[in-house]
Amino acid sequence: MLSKKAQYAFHALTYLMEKKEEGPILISQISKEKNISLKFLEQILLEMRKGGILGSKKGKGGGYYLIKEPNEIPLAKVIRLIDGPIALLPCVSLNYYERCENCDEANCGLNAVMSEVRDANLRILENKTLADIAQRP
Amino acid sequence: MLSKKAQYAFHALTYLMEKKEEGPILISQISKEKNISLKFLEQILLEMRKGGILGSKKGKGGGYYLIKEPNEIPLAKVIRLIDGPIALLPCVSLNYYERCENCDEANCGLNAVMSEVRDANLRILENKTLADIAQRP
DNA sequence: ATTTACCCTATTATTTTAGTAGGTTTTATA
DNA sequence: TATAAAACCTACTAAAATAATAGGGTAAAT
Repeated sequence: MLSKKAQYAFHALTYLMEKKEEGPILISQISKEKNISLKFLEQILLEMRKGGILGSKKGKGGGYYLIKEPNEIPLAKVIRLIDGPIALLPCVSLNYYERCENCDEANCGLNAVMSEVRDANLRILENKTLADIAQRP
Repeated sequence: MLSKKAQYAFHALTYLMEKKEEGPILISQISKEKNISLKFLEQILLEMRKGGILGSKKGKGGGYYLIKEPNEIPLAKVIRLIDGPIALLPCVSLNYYERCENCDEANCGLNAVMSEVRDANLRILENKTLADIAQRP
């Protein structure tokens, strides 16, 4: 399951997409509109800025904004940034790999299936982008 | 990510498959062979028995054993039993569905993508069974 | 009757998640 | 240049989930 944090991240990004012609958007505005605790949201947006998904501007007239086109931000990027691994096991994770103790990965059946699951997930999550989760008409 | 509990469950099941001609297998034997805390494993095996995956026999000569053929137990069944939902969001879960607040699911782009992810996962996890994770030759 | 081995529930410790708090820095603008 | 607005940053706390331990209860074989 995605954490609340990741869900909030997606809500915030959706909002920023909708408002992307309006320049920097206040944290407080997103917080209010999307019903997310302001301080918690603050951390989330900060992480996304540091992760290269958002830009920000300080001071009066400041706020957060997308620094790329929505179709350039794969959902996998957001999930990895906020929640970490997408794979179901550390030993099949591409970005957060950890070796399996007591298991010869090359001959492990579970490893093989879980690799397949990971690939199926990534085929979707690497190709679907923020543009795909924008509100339908 | 799968929990340790689910990983232990798979290890135990793999072991039980290997030994399936030998009648009931002791918890303590699995615990030793697979390096899993005995008491923790006890709970896990009990859950799987209650979940209809394993059978057990008490007293001398007792132990745990598979009550179905390995190819009749989909991995999804084990995961759901031990860890719960496979979906990434409650609002797209088939077995643990929870309605989404502040969101019209029919028109939610995230819901649509996450449904697709769930389907991709289930296509694999409902069709691959314990037989598929048995040790390769 | 006794031993073996699973059954069951409760408790504890650790880690992760979720959320709060409060001061710091930057920037626009009056 | 003072002031207010807004993001920045770090630390802390509370709650929940995970992982593990503990210990007596129950059934079955001999």
